[in-house]
Amino acid sequence: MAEETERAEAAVAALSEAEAAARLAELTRRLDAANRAYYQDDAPDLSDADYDALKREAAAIEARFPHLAHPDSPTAQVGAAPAEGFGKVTHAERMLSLANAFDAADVADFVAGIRRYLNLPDAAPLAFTAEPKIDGLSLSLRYEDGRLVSAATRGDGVTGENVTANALTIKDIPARLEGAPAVLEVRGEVYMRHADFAALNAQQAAAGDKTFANPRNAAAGSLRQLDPAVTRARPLSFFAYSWGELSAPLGRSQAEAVARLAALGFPTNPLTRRCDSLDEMLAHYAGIEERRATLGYDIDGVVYKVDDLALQARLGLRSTTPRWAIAHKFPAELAWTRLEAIDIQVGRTGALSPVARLTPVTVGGVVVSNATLHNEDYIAGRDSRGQPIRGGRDIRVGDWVQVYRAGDVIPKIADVDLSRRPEGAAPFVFPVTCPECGSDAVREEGDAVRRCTGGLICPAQAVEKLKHFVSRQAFDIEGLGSKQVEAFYADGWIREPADIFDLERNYGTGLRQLKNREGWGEKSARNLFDAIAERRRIGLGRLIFALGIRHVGEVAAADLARHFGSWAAFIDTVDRAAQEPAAAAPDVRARKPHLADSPAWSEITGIDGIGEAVAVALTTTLTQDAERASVDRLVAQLQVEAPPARATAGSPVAGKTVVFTGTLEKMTRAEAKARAEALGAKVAGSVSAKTDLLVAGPGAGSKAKKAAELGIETIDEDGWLALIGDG
DNA sequence: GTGCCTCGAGTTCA
DNA sequence: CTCGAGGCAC
Repeated sequence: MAEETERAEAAVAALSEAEAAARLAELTRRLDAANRAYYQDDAPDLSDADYDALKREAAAIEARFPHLAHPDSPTAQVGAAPAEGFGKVTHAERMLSLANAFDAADVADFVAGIRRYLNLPDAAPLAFTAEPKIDGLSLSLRYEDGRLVSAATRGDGVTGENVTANALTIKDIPARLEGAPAVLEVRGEVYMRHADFAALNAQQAAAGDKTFANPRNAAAGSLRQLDPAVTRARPLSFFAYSWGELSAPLGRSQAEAVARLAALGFPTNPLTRRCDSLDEMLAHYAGIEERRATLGYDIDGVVYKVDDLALQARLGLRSTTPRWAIAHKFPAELAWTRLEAIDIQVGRTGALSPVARLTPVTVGGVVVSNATLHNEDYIAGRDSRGQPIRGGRDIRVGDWVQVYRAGDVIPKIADVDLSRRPEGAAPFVFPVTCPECGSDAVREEGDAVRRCTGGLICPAQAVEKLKHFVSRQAFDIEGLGSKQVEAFYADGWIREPADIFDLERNYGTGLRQLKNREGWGEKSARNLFDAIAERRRIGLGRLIFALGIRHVGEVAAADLARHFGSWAAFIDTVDRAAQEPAAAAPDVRARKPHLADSPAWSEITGIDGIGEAVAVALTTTLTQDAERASVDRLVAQLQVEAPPARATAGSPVAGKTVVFTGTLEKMTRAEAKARAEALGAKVAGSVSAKTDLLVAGPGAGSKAKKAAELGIETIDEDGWLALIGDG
């Protein structure tokens, strides 16, 4: 092999850069074709030796001219030995999920909400597309100059897994496109047809391999194979229904764009229709539901999208879902089973959550044996406002209950059969002490959950807090997951976060060593210590989030970090706020607003998105002696890094406070606000000294006057659109 | 005070 | 994925 590599290198050494580039393009084309033939058509058109020779030559060119190497080059991609895992792909445009509608009334609300947002009268035309919602997994295919360069799963919507080699084995997915925009991201669903699923399972069973519970699992399992040769043997299908980044528009409407995707060679769903009214949408839904069993593949509802793409753009996105689309779900599959027991779990905040232990039963292709029961009111047959649910029927141990999987995932109890209730079944008595530590469990006025008051004395709370601390969005320590945390806690090696950073000092050398624990060796112990050491440098936002303070999740922590910039500034302000009389009042709701004017307190509550509940949680938690000592001990071990500036820093209105007033003619107020915020501006309701810009439409009154008095820049709607480049 | 919308905290199974 | 509740605009 070395000899052949040398020969390839020698040939390349004679090439000019331009020649090398041309030769690499040619090699890439031939390798792609060969991969295609091999993986997809299962009909190799090149011998292995020829294939390897081409690949070596391409690799040699890439080695000599590294900037010519394409990240998705076939030398790096298809045909390579299976990787240990999939690479990550950051989507150029986020992959969204959809809001759900469960009945016609929800769909009607959706349509009405869109008319309201766009300020369209009831009589104005508004068309939607309606298409079956395929029950598979979504995939984003990126084409550059007509060539498939990457295929990625949805992941968390921002980054997904790179499954390019596997996608190339799917017959419905073209490797090359003719006449496509230079950049085209096609989004769609990978799924398995019923007939293919049955055949695959028969084959798996015959080979003694495990069979799949349902087509969706089979499709997901097949796409995530590390060896593309395995995926090639799995009969996967694909429907395109959407797109991400584009260098040129696909059309003016959803229907046109999907037709264009079909013309480019992608399968699109034949049951996609354009509907001009709510009635047509619902009729199409009914029609699809009727044909559901005969389609030959699983669907779980119907997706409606606003047809006009200009309107889609105006409607824009909420945090994780577009405003212009909704999934109308079919009723969930139901199954009856017996409730064996009700267990109580204790969460990180001390919340006592009841869990139903069920006689295992198949629901929607999956065996379910646990289901959430939410809280004590839910068991008693009431919602949080005291209104009856399930006709007010309570749930008792021994009852026959009807189970479904909410969103096809989380098992829940829909109903209870009173006629089959066993004689002598007593109403469930919710514990008033913590089942883990025996402390009182109290339910605060207006709160739906009962909480253990044990704090860190409670082993369940302590462990859950530690799990939160090491979780992915917090410290994310490789090799220290929830299993490990439980084991270390049980042995007393880790009782609080700071102990993690003492682990090597305490258990690296000496009598009790990590490497002598069961399942641990020299190498794995070293890896863990290194992973922990790496996290001594930590972002301020991650640190604040990791502390697990009530009401302070990822977003609030990031907001706090961005505002304060350093741990010292943050903790100092919290300390000062805690000493001010306003915070000292035990009941927030009883506090008088005028007391909240003290500077540190209002600095905290003045942060956008941070209110009183968060401020109270911060001040009370972080000034509690034991908790504070633990936090101080932790922070002393860390190098806390300032958060990066906002991603929107480049936009002309980033960081500016904008106020809209008067009548807006080209957009509704909600649109204007959403657009401005997307560009990093803060939108306020009234003009004050902090306002940077007033956008005044016709009929502007007192706000415009006040802005003039304060000397604040004022522009009209067109001026605004020009400023943000939406002229 | 009401009504979004977003966030936080809880949840299952493969 | 869902519920409950916090935060904020109207």
